[in-house]
Amino acid sequence: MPRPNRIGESRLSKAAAGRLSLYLRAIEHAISNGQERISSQELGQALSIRDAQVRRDLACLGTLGHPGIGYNPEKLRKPIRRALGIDREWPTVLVGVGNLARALLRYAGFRQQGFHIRWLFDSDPAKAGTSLDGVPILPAEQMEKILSGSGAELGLIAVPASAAQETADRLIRAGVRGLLNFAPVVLQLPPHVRLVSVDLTIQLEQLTFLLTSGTIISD
Amino acid sequence: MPRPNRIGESRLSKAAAGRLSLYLRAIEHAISNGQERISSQELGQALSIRDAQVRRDLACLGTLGHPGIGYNPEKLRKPIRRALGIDREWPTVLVGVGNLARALLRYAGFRQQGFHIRWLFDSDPAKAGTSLDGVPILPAEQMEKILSGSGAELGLIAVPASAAQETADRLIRAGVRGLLNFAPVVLQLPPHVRLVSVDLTIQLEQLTFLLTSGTIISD
DNA sequence: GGATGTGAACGACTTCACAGCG
DNA sequence: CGCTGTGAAGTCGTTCACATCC
Repeated sequence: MPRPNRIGESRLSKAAAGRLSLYLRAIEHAISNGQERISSQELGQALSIRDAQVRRDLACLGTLGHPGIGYNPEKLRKPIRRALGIDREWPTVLVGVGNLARALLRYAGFRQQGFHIRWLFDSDPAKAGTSLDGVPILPAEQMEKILSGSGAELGLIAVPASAAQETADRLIRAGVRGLLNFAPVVLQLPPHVRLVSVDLTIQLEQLTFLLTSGTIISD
Repeated sequence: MPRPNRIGESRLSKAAAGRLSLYLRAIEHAISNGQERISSQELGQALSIRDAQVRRDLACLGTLGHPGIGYNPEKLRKPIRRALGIDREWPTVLVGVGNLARALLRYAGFRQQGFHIRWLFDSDPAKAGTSLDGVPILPAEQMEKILSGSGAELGLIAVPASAAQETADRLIRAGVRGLLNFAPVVLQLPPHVRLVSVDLTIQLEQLTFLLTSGTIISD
């Protein structure tokens, strides 16, 4: 008995979530171009994957496409943003005010997508008291005190490797639930905290690996 | 007929290569602690994966472990570095001298692992002519001319999104074979060029996705 | 015709479980 | 005994292929 139109709605894999971000870009690009429809094939081409993959990913969000037509970019935007959790603001705290922090603060994409960096912390007393791009720099020793009850949810760790674990511990005590870590360290965290790590050395080593090992053929 | 000790040597997956970088850190840490042996279980604990996974990854590099004993960190170091392609120097060029570039240049891990940033380029004429951390900043318009025959192999793209594709094209014309791209753009490249992208917005969206969707249970 | 959504096949990665060595 | 290396099993993600609908 084939239940005809039972909605799929299977769960998104982590890999699929990464692709959603890319679909979103392509879609927003299409919207600003005034495009009223876009096919799985077009989307797939934009990120060098097959159309079937695109359809499967998007099917997880509901029945959004129209057979014979394609997808309406406008109609796609909201469900993708919801699935990624960027349909709301995330009060964000950034620890470690160095060059990376400056780059992150000024990175246009962040504010635009709902990531408001509201607090800056640094352990250097010379920096605490000054401000950067209008955000005051606060002393790291008072992190828990200042942040408790503040509603901070996301923490960006841009401190040296030696201070990363301690910074993470403090942020967590202050109630932060999600960490984006730039320090080249494997952090130990309680199970309720979510972590994404961006380790530049690993990315570069990934590249040299591809050049060394994958040179054989592949595309 | 079970050939008894035929060496495994299967090929490394991309995911495995990422883990090798992490094993390498743990191993170097162990070495500097004077540890003379380390088990797959210890290594696995360090990065929250199972011991069987560690053994399979390491088995790709040859027969390096000793049953009943474990692995000798010193003996592991070289094969891992070789597999990752970091047993030699990679002449590297960095384009786009902003805050991110400054962070990358000063990032201790890079030089230490054989990534020497030898050239800096920027399209801003005010910057060209000056230097940063002892590396002169060169005018982006002359990239091909200056780099041709220079032996540059890796290119780091730290320019705004709007200039990323053009920068990639130029670097490739100048003979660069591997790109690490920080701009939030999907680059179109010829098949012989290898690419790793670090897209900060995507990483943050990955995090909010985990917090939104994965809050259910999981660890 | 043209494009979606999806069962089924396929492939890749992970985990189990155990033989075999020290 | 402890721990590696590895077939076999299991799990997850991708691709194929086609029924279905505009």
